[in-house]
Amino acid sequence: MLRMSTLFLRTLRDDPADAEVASHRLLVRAGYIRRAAPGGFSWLPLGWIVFQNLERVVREEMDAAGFQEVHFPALLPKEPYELTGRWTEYGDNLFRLKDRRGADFLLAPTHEEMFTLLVKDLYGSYKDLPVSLYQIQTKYRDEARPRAGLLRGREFVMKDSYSFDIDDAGLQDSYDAHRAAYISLFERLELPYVIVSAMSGAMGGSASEEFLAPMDVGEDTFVRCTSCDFAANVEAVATSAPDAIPFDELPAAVVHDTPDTPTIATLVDCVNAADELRHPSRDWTAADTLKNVVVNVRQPDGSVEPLAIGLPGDREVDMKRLEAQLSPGVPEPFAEADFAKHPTLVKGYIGPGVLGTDNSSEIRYLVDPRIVDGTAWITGADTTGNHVINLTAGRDFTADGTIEAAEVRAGDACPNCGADVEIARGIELAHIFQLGRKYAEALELTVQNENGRPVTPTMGSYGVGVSRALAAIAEHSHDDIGLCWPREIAPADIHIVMAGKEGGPQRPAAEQLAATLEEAGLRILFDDRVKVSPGVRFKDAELIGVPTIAVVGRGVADEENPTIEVKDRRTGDRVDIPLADAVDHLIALCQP
RNA sequence: CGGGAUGUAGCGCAGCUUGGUUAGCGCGCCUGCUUUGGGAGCAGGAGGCCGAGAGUUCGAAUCUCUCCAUCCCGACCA
Repeated sequence: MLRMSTLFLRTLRDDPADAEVASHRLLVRAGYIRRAAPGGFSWLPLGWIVFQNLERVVREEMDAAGFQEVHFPALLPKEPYELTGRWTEYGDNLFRLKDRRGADFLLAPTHEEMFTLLVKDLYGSYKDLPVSLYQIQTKYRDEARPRAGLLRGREFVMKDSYSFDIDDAGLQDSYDAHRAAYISLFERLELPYVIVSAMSGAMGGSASEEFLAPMDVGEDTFVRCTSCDFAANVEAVATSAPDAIPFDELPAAVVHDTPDTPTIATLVDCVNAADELRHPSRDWTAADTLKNVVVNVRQPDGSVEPLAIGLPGDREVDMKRLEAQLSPGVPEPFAEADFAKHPTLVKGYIGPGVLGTDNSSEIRYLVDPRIVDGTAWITGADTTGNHVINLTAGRDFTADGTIEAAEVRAGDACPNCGADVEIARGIELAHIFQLGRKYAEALELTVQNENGRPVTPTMGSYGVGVSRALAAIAEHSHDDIGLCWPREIAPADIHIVMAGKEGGPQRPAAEQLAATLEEAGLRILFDDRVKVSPGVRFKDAELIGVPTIAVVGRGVADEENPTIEVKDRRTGDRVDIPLADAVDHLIALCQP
């Protein structure tokens, strides 16, 4: 039994000034966590109970699915991460340190290498597979910008699983098993989620989905169809390309003077204002223009190459989408000095005429998938103050390929069914993907097949942010006055509030109720504090968020028909229950 | 890493423009009395290297510079 008279807890009346999102604000105010370091939090007794409850639920679901738990050091030597390339590829987000002899170590951001080496260490036969292992551990990432409390720390707890299979069919089965386990987990945690297609990012790999909790505080943007069940992270949305248009009827491309038109807006105004440039039947819009953006792409080995991207002028480059496409390369701005090195690029008037590896700029040129053969564009003529009209793809220019870098907008066509898509934000709860053989090959994990030949297993990777999920639950399940935990992870089943004069019948009644319920197996948080006004007890109970609040107060003073008040934290509904029935009533409430 | 804001007691804030006693207020904390169904009242207390460092000055929370941290907005991820 947790007695508030002795519980290590101090609730705060005011919101902490540095907390913006509800979960952070309330977890600090209610005495669950304290900030201890940039991006790091200490867990207080109430918080640690909730955390461990959550961890237990995760563990139960994993074990039920037949996955086995292991545990690794967080402090790891560099060598395995060098073999897979991640010592460098992971970049600044990796915490690196040296031991007293100067040897390089890291604090693990994830443990793919260690799982792979562990299987290599012990298993050698196809008969040993499949196997799925998991860990629940603290991970370290030197985030450029930790924020929103537990939602994005530099130190956080992750449950990650890895599957090892002999072939693609087995991998698919393992993937499906994890997907099912995660659905079961999030249902049990009463967390809303959407499963979206995703990019595998820095981990490498192919088939990939994310579980997002659809909430505005989330950092991920995803797209979903208003008609069918398509949903994807915005990074993974494939633009549906229109059919190619025959060239036969299309007018020839003509270069025109368009003075002082370095931007799309000025260009559109200019071509609509000049009679000889006007569209025969309507006004030109930004969507008729072809915008060419040049960036530098830096690879992990430090090499830098320029890349030109062509996209309809009414769309911006979405940096997240672009980065996902270029990974592990990262885009950097194309600076004035870079323009100086490429005199064929005329800032504000760059056109496909000079772009492409076969043209004068020798810069790789990738275009938006909408720019199919036969589409005609107003675009830069590569000399200051000039644009070309009706420059037609496939006839007048050819790109080196396509790239998904243009922003996705609400109302765009669903790649699946063509209906409008909508855009929403979500918290990334989990990410599952098929890693393939990248790690197994790099670390030389092989097993023998039926013929005694070595074969490389294929792997899957499945992560759940445990500390983040706790914050997401708080984010999903709270109101203006405090938290409302799902019973399974709540710090207690019943919060007993004693309200009445010391010396009255309330204390003995509350003490006995608490003891009886505890004996019956319920978890009790008992506000037995003296010299604390009733208002404070009620406010604290609502802030702390135990799902059921039992008030032992004036009702028990009625000698004829003593009652207690039972309040549902989430709905606010209160009912008076005869004291004699209270135990049975409360026990019944806590049955699943 | 760029842009903006903020660092004063456990928490929330004032003071800074215009430098000048012992740095204030509310909450919380300690002592006593009263109070006990919605963050109680009275009285008395404790608690501060004013984010750090350097400088200007007779004198700095206050002015200057540098750093650090926090939060928000943009580029990474569970």
